[in-house]
Amino acid sequence: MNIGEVAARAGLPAKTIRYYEDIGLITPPRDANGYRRFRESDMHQLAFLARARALGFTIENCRALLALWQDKARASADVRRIAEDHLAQIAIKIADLQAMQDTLTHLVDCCAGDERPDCPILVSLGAGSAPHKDGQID
Amino acid sequence: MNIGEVAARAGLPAKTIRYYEDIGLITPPRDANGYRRFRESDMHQLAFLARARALGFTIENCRALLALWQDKARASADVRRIAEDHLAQIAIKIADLQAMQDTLTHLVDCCAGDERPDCPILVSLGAGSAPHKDGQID
DNA sequence: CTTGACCTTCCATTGACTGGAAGCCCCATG
DNA sequence: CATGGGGCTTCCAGTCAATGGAAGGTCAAG
Repeated sequence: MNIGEVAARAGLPAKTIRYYEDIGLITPPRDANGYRRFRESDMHQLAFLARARALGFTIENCRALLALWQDKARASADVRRIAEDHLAQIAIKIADLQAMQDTLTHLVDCCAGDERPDCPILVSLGAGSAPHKDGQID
Repeated sequence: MNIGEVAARAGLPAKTIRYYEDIGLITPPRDANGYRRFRESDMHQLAFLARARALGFTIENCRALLALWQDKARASADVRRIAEDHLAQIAIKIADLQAMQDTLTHLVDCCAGDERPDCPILVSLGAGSAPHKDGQID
Protein backbone atom coordinates (compact mmCIF):
# COMPACT_ATOMS: atom_id res chain seq x y z
CA MET A 1 0.00 0.00 0.00
CA ASN A 2 1.22 3.49 -0.83
CA ILE A 3 0.66 6.49 1.39
CA GLY A 4 -2.42 7.71 -0.48
CA GLU A 5 -4.39 4.56 0.11
CA VAL A 6 -3.32 4.36 3.75
CA ALA A 7 -4.31 7.98 4.25
CA ALA A 8 -7.77 7.28 2.87
CA ARG A 9 -8.18 4.12 4.96
CA ALA A 10 -6.87 5.60 8.21
CA GLY A 11 -8.63 8.90 7.71
CA LEU A 12 -5.40 10.83 8.14
CA PRO A 13 -3.77 13.27 5.70
CA ALA A 14 -0.66 11.90 3.98
CA LYS A 15 1.27 14.82 5.47
CA THR A 16 0.36 13.69 8.95
CA ILE A 17 1.44 10.12 8.23
CA ARG A 18 4.83 11.34 7.01
CA TYR A 19 5.07 13.42 10.16
CA TYR A 20 4.30 10.37 12.30
CA GLU A 21 7.11 8.51 10.59
CA ASP A 22 9.35 11.50 11.16
CA ILE A 23 8.80 11.43 14.90
CA GLY A 24 9.16 7.67 15.04
CA LEU A 25 5.58 6.55 15.64
CA ILE A 26 5.62 4.29 12.60
CA THR A 27 8.46 2.84 10.54
CA PRO A 28 7.17 1.62 7.19
CA PRO A 29 9.82 0.08 4.89
CA ARG A 30 10.58 1.53 1.48
CA ASP A 31 10.19 0.16 -2.00
CA ALA A 32 13.06 0.29 -4.47
CA ASN A 33 11.74 3.59 -5.82
CA GLY A 34 11.80 5.21 -2.40
CA TYR A 35 8.06 5.04 -1.83
CA ARG A 36 6.86 4.04 1.62
CA ARG A 37 5.36 0.55 1.55
CA PHE A 38 2.75 0.24 4.28
CA ARG A 39 2.01 -3.19 5.68
CA GLU A 40 -1.25 -4.11 7.34
CA SER A 41 0.47 -3.71 10.68
CA ASP A 42 1.44 -0.11 9.80
CA MET A 43 -2.14 0.48 8.75
CA HIS A 44 -3.41 -0.82 12.09
CA GLN A 45 -0.98 1.36 13.99
CA LEU A 46 -2.12 4.40 12.08
CA ALA A 47 -5.76 3.60 12.75
CA PHE A 48 -4.87 3.21 16.43
CA LEU A 49 -3.11 6.55 16.41
CA ALA A 50 -6.00 8.23 14.64
CA ARG A 51 -8.43 7.02 17.31
CA ALA A 52 -6.17 7.95 20.19
CA ARG A 53 -5.61 11.43 18.74
CA ALA A 54 -9.35 11.81 18.21
CA LEU A 55 -9.73 11.20 21.93
CA GLY A 56 -7.33 14.05 22.54
CA PHE A 57 -4.31 12.08 23.71
CA THR A 58 -1.06 13.91 23.11
CA ILE A 59 1.46 12.46 20.70
CA GLU A 60 3.62 11.37 23.62
CA ASN A 61 0.68 9.62 25.24
CA CYS A 62 -0.08 8.00 21.90
CA ARG A 63 3.49 6.77 21.76
CA ALA A 64 3.13 5.25 25.22
CA LEU A 65 -0.27 3.72 24.44
CA LEU A 66 1.04 2.22 21.21
CA ALA A 67 3.93 0.64 23.09
CA LEU A 68 1.53 -0.79 25.64
CA TRP A 69 -0.75 -2.04 22.88
CA GLN A 70 2.16 -3.97 21.41
CA ASP A 71 3.36 -5.24 24.74
CA LYS A 72 1.55 -8.46 25.51
CA ALA A 73 2.81 -8.39 29.09
CA ARG A 74 1.46 -4.90 29.85
CA ALA A 75 -0.52 -4.17 32.99
CA SER A 76 -3.89 -2.61 32.25
CA ALA A 77 -3.19 -0.30 35.20
CA ASP A 78 -0.56 1.47 33.09
CA VAL A 79 -3.06 2.15 30.33
CA ARG A 80 -5.70 3.23 32.76
CA ARG A 81 -3.36 5.65 34.47
CA ILE A 82 -2.63 7.42 31.19
CA ALA A 83 -6.33 7.60 30.39
CA GLU A 84 -7.20 8.93 33.85
CA ASP A 85 -4.53 11.60 33.67
CA HIS A 86 -5.87 12.63 30.31
CA LEU A 87 -9.41 12.69 31.66
CA ALA A 88 -8.26 15.03 34.40
CA GLN A 89 -6.77 17.36 31.78
CA ILE A 90 -10.00 17.26 29.82
CA ALA A 91 -12.00 18.10 32.93
CA ILE A 92 -9.80 21.11 33.60
CA LYS A 93 -10.18 22.34 30.02
CA ILE A 94 -13.93 21.92 30.12
CA ALA A 95 -14.16 23.80 33.40
CA ASP A 96 -12.03 26.64 32.03
CA LEU A 97 -14.12 26.87 28.89
CA GLN A 98 -17.35 26.79 30.83
CA ALA A 99 -16.16 29.62 33.04
CA MET A 100 -15.40 31.66 29.93
CA GLN A 101 -18.73 30.68 28.47
CA ASP A 102 -20.63 31.73 31.57
CA THR A 103 -18.93 35.09 31.81
CA LEU A 104 -19.22 35.83 28.13
CA THR A 105 -22.81 34.67 27.83
CA HIS A 106 -23.77 37.03 30.61
CA LEU A 107 -21.96 39.92 28.94
CA VAL A 108 -23.46 39.22 25.54
CA ASP A 109 -26.92 39.07 27.08
CA CYS A 110 -26.36 42.49 28.61
CA CYS A 111 -25.18 44.05 25.34
CA ALA A 112 -27.78 45.79 23.20
CA GLY A 113 -25.88 44.93 20.02
CA ASP A 114 -27.12 47.93 18.11
CA GLU A 115 -25.51 51.01 16.56
CA ARG A 116 -24.96 52.74 19.90
CA PRO A 117 -21.48 52.74 21.48
CA ASP A 118 -22.49 51.69 25.01
CA CYS A 119 -21.26 48.17 25.53
CA PRO A 120 -21.06 46.24 28.79
CA ILE A 121 -18.65 43.80 27.19
CA LEU A 122 -16.06 46.52 26.67
CA VAL A 123 -16.83 48.02 30.06
CA SER A 124 -16.13 44.70 31.70
CA LEU A 125 -12.91 44.16 29.76
CA GLY A 126 -11.83 47.67 30.70
CA ALA A 127 -12.86 46.96 34.31
CA GLY A 128 -13.01 50.43 35.69
CA SER A 129 -10.35 52.10 33.60
CA ALA A 130 -11.24 54.24 30.64
CA PRO A 131 -9.51 53.90 27.30
CA HIS A 132 -6.89 56.52 26.55
CA LYS A 133 -8.18 60.07 26.32
CA ASP A 134 -6.30 63.05 24.96
CA GLY A 135 -4.89 65.00 27.86
CA GLN A 136 -5.10 62.07 30.21
CA ILE A 137 -2.48 62.17 32.96
CA ASP A 138 0.08 59.38 32.62
CA MET B 1 6.66 52.67 35.00
CA ASN B 2 9.12 50.03 33.85
CA ILE B 3 8.09 46.67 32.46
CA GLY B 4 8.50 44.84 35.76
CA GLU B 5 5.99 46.94 37.60
CA VAL B 6 3.54 46.81 34.70
CA ALA B 7 3.91 43.05 34.53
CA ALA B 8 3.09 42.75 38.22
CA ARG B 9 0.14 45.13 37.95
CA ALA B 10 -1.34 43.64 34.79
CA GLY B 11 -0.66 40.07 35.85
CA LEU B 12 1.25 39.34 32.65
CA PRO B 13 4.84 38.12 32.27
CA ALA B 14 7.26 40.76 31.01
CA LYS B 15 8.00 38.49 28.07
CA THR B 16 4.38 38.56 27.04
CA ILE B 17 4.25 42.34 27.26
CA ARG B 18 7.29 42.65 25.01
CA TYR B 19 5.61 40.23 22.64
CA TYR B 20 2.47 42.36 22.62
CA GLU B 21 4.54 45.35 21.68
CA ASP B 22 6.23 43.28 18.98
CA ILE B 23 2.93 42.46 17.33
CA GLY B 24 1.71 46.02 17.67
CA LEU B 25 -0.90 45.69 20.40
CA ILE B 26 0.77 48.35 22.53
CA THR B 27 3.31 51.04 21.70
CA PRO B 28 4.96 52.33 24.87
CA PRO B 29 7.55 55.09 24.35
CA ARG B 30 11.17 54.65 25.39
CA ASP B 31 13.30 56.41 27.94
CA ALA B 32 16.74 57.73 27.04
CA ASN B 33 18.30 54.46 28.23
CA GLY B 34 16.13 52.40 25.91
CA TYR B 35 13.80 51.15 28.64
CA ARG B 36 10.09 51.05 27.83
CA ARG B 37 8.23 53.75 29.72
CA PHE B 38 4.66 52.61 30.33
CA ARG B 39 2.00 55.27 30.76
CA GLU B 40 -1.23 54.67 32.61
CA SER B 41 -2.95 54.26 29.24
CA ASP B 42 -0.53 51.47 28.31
CA MET B 43 -1.22 49.88 31.65
CA HIS B 44 -4.96 50.00 31.02
CA GLN B 45 -4.56 48.51 27.58
CA LEU B 46 -2.54 45.65 29.00
CA ALA B 47 -5.12 45.01 31.68
CA PHE B 48 -7.77 45.01 28.97
CA LEU B 49 -5.75 42.54 26.94
CA ALA B 50 -5.15 40.31 29.94
CA ARG B 51 -8.88 40.11 30.59
CA ALA B 52 -9.79 39.50 26.96
CA ARG B 53 -7.15 36.76 26.67
CA ALA B 54 -8.42 35.21 29.91
CA LEU B 55 -11.80 34.94 28.22
CA GLY B 56 -10.11 33.04 25.43
CA PHE B 57 -10.29 35.69 22.70
CA THR B 58 -7.58 35.23 20.08
CA ILE B 59 -4.92 37.88 19.71
CA GLU B 60 -6.58 39.13 16.53
CA ASN B 61 -9.92 39.40 18.30
CA CYS B 62 -8.18 41.24 21.11
CA ARG B 63 -6.76 43.63 18.57
CA ALA B 64 -10.23 44.27 17.17
CA LEU B 65 -11.78 44.64 20.61
CA LEU B 66 -9.07 47.04 21.69
CA ALA B 67 -9.71 49.16 18.60
CA LEU B 68 -13.42 49.19 19.36
CA TRP B 69 -12.74 50.05 22.99
CA GLN B 70 -10.80 53.10 21.87
CA ASP B 71 -13.33 54.07 19.24
CA LYS B 72 -15.92 56.27 20.89
CA ALA B 73 -18.18 55.99 17.85
CA ARG B 74 -18.25 52.20 17.81
CA ALA B 75 -21.46 50.24 17.46
CA SER B 76 -21.99 47.77 20.27
CA ALA B 77 -23.21 45.36 17.62
CA ASP B 78 -19.63 45.01 16.36
CA VAL B 79 -18.42 44.05 19.80
CA ARG B 80 -21.27 41.69 20.33
CA ARG B 81 -20.67 39.94 17.03
CA ILE B 82 -17.08 39.16 17.99
CA ALA B 83 -18.19 37.88 21.36
CA GLU B 84 -20.92 35.73 19.86
CA ASP B 85 -18.56 34.21 17.32
CA HIS B 86 -16.18 33.43 20.12
CA LEU B 87 -18.96 31.91 22.17
CA ALA B 88 -19.80 29.65 19.25
CA GLN B 89 -16.17 28.50 19.10
CA ILE B 90 -16.21 27.83 22.83
CA ALA B 91 -19.39 25.81 22.52
CA ILE B 92 -17.82 23.66 19.82
CA LYS B 93 -14.72 23.06 21.91
CA ILE B 94 -16.77 22.13 24.95
CA ALA B 95 -18.87 19.72 22.92
CA ASP B 96 -15.76 18.08 21.47
CA LEU B 97 -14.17 17.74 24.88
CA GLN B 98 -17.35 16.35 26.40
CA ALA B 99 -17.57 13.74 23.66
CA MET B 100 -13.99 12.71 24.44
CA GLN B 101 -14.78 12.75 28.13
CA ASP B 102 -17.85 10.53 27.70
CA THR B 103 -16.05 7.97 25.58
CA LEU B 104 -12.98 7.89 27.75
CA THR B 105 -14.88 7.78 31.02
CA HIS B 106 -16.77 4.75 29.79
CA LEU B 107 -13.57 3.02 28.75
CA VAL B 108 -11.79 3.79 32.01
CA ASP B 109 -14.77 2.46 33.94
CA CYS B 110 -14.53 -0.79 32.00
CA CYS B 111 -10.80 -1.20 32.61
CA ALA B 112 -9.75 -3.29 35.59
CA GLY B 113 -6.58 -1.27 36.04
CA ASP B 114 -4.61 -4.11 37.56
CA GLU B 115 -1.51 -6.08 36.60
CA ARG B 116 -3.31 -8.11 33.92
CA PRO B 117 -2.88 -7.21 30.23
CA ASP B 118 -6.56 -7.26 29.22
CA CYS B 119 -7.62 -3.69 28.61
CA PRO B 120 -10.80 -2.46 26.94
CA ILE B 121 -9.17 0.92 26.36
CA LEU B 122 -6.55 -0.60 24.09
CA VAL B 123 -9.12 -2.90 22.50
CA SER B 124 -11.24 0.09 21.63
CA LEU B 125 -8.31 2.06 20.25
CA GLY B 126 -7.31 -0.97 18.20
CA ALA B 127 -10.95 -1.35 17.10
CA GLY B 128 -10.91 -4.89 15.84
CA SER B 129 -7.35 -5.11 14.59
CA ALA B 130 -4.67 -6.81 16.58
CA PRO B 131 -1.28 -5.25 17.16
CA HIS B 132 1.54 -6.62 15.04
CA LYS B 133 2.37 -10.28 15.57
CA ASP B 134 5.43 -12.09 14.33
CA GLY B 135 4.53 -13.96 11.20
CA GLN B 136 1.50 -11.81 10.54
CA ILE B 137 0.64 -11.58 6.86
CA ASP B 138 1.11 -8.08 5.55
C1' DC C 1 34.11 49.37 42.48
C1' DT C 2 31.36 45.68 42.62
C1' DT C 3 27.31 43.18 43.12
C1' DG C 4 22.85 42.02 41.82
C1' DA C 5 18.44 43.19 40.08
C1' DC C 6 16.43 44.84 36.13
C1' DC C 7 16.33 45.99 31.44
C1' DT C 8 17.53 45.24 26.30
C1' DT C 9 17.68 42.37 21.80
C1' DC C 10 17.89 38.24 19.27
C1' DC C 11 17.32 33.44 18.36
C1' DA C 12 15.30 28.92 19.21
C1' DT C 13 11.63 25.99 20.85
C1' DT C 14 7.09 24.42 22.01
C1' DG C 15 2.74 20.92 19.67
C1' DA C 16 0.95 18.94 15.99
C1' DC C 17 0.70 19.64 12.12
C1' DT C 18 0.02 22.25 7.33
C1' DG C 19 1.41 24.62 2.91
C1' DG C 20 4.20 24.96 -0.79
C1' DA C 21 8.18 24.39 -3.91
C1' DA C 22 11.13 21.50 -6.61
C1' DG C 23 11.83 17.34 -8.40
C1' DC C 24 11.26 11.87 -9.22
C1' DC C 25 8.14 7.91 -10.67
C1' DC C 26 4.64 5.51 -13.07
C1' DC C 27 0.86 4.69 -16.18
C1' DA C 28 -2.11 5.75 -20.00
C1' DT C 29 -2.99 8.01 -24.10
C1' DG C 30 -1.72 9.92 -28.74
C1' DC D 1 8.24 7.28 -28.10
C1' DA D 2 6.77 11.59 -26.06
C1' DT D 3 3.85 13.74 -22.94
C1' DG D 4 0.66 14.74 -19.48
C1' DG D 5 -1.20 14.13 -15.07
C1' DG D 6 -1.36 12.28 -10.72
C1' DG D 7 1.17 10.40 -6.96
C1' DC D 8 5.26 10.16 -4.49
C1' DT D 9 9.72 12.21 -2.42
C1' DT D 10 12.38 15.77 0.47
C1' DC D 11 13.06 20.11 2.55
C1' DC D 12 11.88 24.59 4.32
C1' DA D 13 8.69 27.80 6.32
C1' DG D 14 4.67 29.06 8.79
C1' DT D 15 0.90 28.48 12.18
C1' DC D 16 -0.57 30.38 17.50
C1' DA D 17 0.77 32.59 21.55
C1' DA D 18 3.94 32.72 23.88
C1' DT D 19 8.34 30.96 26.53
C1' DG D 20 13.44 29.96 27.47
C1' DG D 21 17.88 31.36 27.32
C1' DA D 22 22.14 33.79 25.97
C1' DA D 23 24.75 37.97 25.73
C1' DG D 24 25.06 42.34 27.13
C1' DG D 25 23.61 47.37 28.79
C1' DT D 26 21.78 50.19 33.12
C1' DC D 27 21.04 51.50 37.67
C1' DA D 28 20.95 51.93 42.76
C1' DA D 29 22.95 50.18 47.08
C1' DG D 30 26.82 49.06 49.85
